[in-house]
Amino acid sequence: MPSAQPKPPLALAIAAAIRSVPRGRVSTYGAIAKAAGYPRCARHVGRILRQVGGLPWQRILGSGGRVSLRGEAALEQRFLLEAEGVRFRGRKVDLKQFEHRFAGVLRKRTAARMAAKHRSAGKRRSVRS
DNA sequence: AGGGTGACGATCA
DNA sequence: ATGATCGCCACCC
Repeated sequence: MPSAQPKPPLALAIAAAIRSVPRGRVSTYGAIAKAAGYPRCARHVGRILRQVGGLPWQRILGSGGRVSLRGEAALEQRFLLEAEGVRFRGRKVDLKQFEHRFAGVLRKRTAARMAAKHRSAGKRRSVRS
């Protein structure tokens, strides 16, 4: 069996969110984290992308639709996205037009399940909203 | 058990 | 607009 599977629920939820971004669409680290049920974990999204293979990594951009990568990787990401039909305006992608809107319910339910498991593992303060 | 870490994000200079 | 800094937070050593 592939051992490339991440163990932590956070990684699973985030990987699922990343996979849900369709071709020709993009998302952001922050949006993925939020969609996965971990609103403040944008940094982890990058970590998962680096660690887990087989994900549409090129569809994940930094806030505002900017490419977060450096050097050749940045060029490759842009190249791959343009090949999918995603157009750049200067150095960024117009999120208004290309950002994937997580529809939800299905995804949300998955996130909820993950979140429940997560909470079970580490109860901590909540009461926020 | 504790602290450093990072494909980020928002803010400040 | 670009670059530096601080804040976040679960993961990993």
